[in-house]
Amino acid sequence: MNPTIKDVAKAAGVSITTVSRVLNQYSDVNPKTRAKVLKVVEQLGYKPNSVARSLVMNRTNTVGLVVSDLSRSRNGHHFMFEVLCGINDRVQELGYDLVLFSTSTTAQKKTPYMDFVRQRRVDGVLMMGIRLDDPYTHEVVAASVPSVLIDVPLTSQTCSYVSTDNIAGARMAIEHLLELGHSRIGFVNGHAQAAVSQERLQGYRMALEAGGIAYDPQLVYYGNFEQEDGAIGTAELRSRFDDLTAVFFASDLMALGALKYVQNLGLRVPENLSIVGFDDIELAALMQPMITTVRQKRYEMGRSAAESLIRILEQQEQGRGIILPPELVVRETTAPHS
Amino acid sequence: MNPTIKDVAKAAGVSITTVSRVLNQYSDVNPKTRAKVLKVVEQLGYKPNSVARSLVMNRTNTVGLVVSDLSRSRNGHHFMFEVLCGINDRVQELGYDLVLFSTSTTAQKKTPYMDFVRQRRVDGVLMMGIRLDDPYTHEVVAASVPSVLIDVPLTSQTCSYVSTDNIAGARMAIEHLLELGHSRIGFVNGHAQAAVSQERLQGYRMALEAGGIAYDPQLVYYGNFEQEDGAIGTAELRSRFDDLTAVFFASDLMALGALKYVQNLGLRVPENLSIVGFDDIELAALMQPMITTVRQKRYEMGRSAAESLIRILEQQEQGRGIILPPELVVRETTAPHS
DNA sequence: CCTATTTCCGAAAACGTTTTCGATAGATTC
DNA sequence: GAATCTATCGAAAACGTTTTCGGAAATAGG
Repeated sequence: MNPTIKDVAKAAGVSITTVSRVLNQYSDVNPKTRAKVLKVVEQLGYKPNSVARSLVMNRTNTVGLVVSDLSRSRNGHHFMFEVLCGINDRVQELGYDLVLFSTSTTAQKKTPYMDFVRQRRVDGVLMMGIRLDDPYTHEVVAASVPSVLIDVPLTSQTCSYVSTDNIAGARMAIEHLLELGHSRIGFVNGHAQAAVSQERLQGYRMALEAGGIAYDPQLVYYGNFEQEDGAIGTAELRSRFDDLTAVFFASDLMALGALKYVQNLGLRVPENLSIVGFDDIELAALMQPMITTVRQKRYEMGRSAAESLIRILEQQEQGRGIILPPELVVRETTAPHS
Repeated sequence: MNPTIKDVAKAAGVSITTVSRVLNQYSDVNPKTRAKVLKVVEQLGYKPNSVARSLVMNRTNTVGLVVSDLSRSRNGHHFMFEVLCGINDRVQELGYDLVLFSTSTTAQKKTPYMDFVRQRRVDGVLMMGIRLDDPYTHEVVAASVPSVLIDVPLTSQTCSYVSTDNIAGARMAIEHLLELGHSRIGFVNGHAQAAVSQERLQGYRMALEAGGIAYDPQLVYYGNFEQEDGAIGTAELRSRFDDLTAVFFASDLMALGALKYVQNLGLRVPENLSIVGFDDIELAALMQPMITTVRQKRYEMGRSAAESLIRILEQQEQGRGIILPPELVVRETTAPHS
């Protein structure tokens, strides 16, 4: 059906070797024959079969994006979608294809990572949404296949990661609250199996202590990044401390849940409670009041991840950590402590 | 590096033909040798090279998802992400891989559709976010490669589409408004190059006329599905009709933009203006007041699309239209006409 | 025991490329 | 004019599978 290199060779009166040479920009081919071949290629509408090429070159020009529980997490898309866009754009710019896989903790137990990638024949893999205790996490860095992790700070010779500077992000949030005069500041964190949770906790603590306030573990609640966790966490924290005037949330979704919750209680935000979120998802600016938050450059994260992966697999760089700066976006849910 | 079928054959003391046979469930192989081969496969950790298989079988077990302007449209993810999840899940369940492509109207002009798919060697393609006037639209249905379009009602022997019943959806919205006693009902539609816009307009008109109200083109405004279009459209419609009491929007984002806009004007929703959106994106239930809307089964759309595509390419069905029922979700932005 | 039928298995072609190695012819050098 | 060099090209192997075709061994039938 489709013309092959053989058809082109025959029509141009040369060998397939020569056709291959002109298509791959080799220099040792006579300009005249090059022109002739090119003309035939054009006429026949010849397109190289990428499968055949992959087989002989032993690379597919394809990278895999494996995301854990793509469709499970309701919160997922706010964060993931933009990262995905960044990845997709950069991958495409660099001439690769992107194939999407979703996996789950249970699926990971069944199929070892290497089985997975060897069968799929991807040149490299990007991972997102993975937990520290997921089986793949450590298999990935140990494997020889180039990879980059998103929000899991592990590197190896062939494994990069990209993440936001979560420590700085949390510090910015807390310092903002401190400047406003708050001193009893709660923290509704994500689950402990996310690396970002540990980092944000660290930033929370550092900022507090730098402000001369002792760190109190009772002030932090561990949620799961979802909306309801924000409400539950806030309720819990408020029951522990009746002088709570501000809460920092590890996700905008949780901040939003808390906002709705305290508003239902008849409290006013920010007058009675200051709230700071994390991520700067679109929702944050649509709430009433608009949520003060720490912005992550999600699209950039995707681009950087794709870029680094491809540089690794083209042997232009080694695995490294890429940390993007966050940005404090002050909106309407924070006010001076009265 | 990786063991090949040849290694397995040698280690098992059989020919590669036999190995291939046991791996592909052929019946004519002695149970003893089958067991022996299987054991060796296990020991060596042999995984078939899917590229080699693709080459000889002339199919890749891969489907492409091409989406127009993936990262351009800010509104995109609300709708697309869930469809993507549905597609991804179903594709994976059926044993295929999903490769993601984003394209744009300009990119489509450069590369004809068939060039695109022939080079990528996908077995079939799903298209989403494409416009009626995009070059690919008609190339797709004309092509012999199995495909399914999302929200573009065109079919062929090898091309299905899946869509929501937009006529019914719009009717439900308008009937709801009519029941509440509204009679001057505006419609902020999407752009005319979306098939869904035409259908929703038709539903709007049918419901109105069934209610004994003449259709007035002046009551419809064409936006672009984005938030600001909702505000602009509402302003325009209100300037044309000072007795406007309700507006129907072709997307929740536009409804949301309108909601914010009229609230800023000091109007109350739903007391002064009733609003109905479309899609039921997550945002709709988070607004204050919560937006009444027409729900689309996005995840189901994705699943159905994937399912139909694969059935077509496995020759179990022909191209057909798949229309999913919408659902009216009455919330807080609609009230009786006072 | 001889033939006919099954059952089981292997040799080899094929898929469409890239790449190695060498061949040829003309140009250059001395 | 022989030797060397350079530019240009082709034959063939290789990548790892699937599949066709046929052959040998085992079984069945008479």
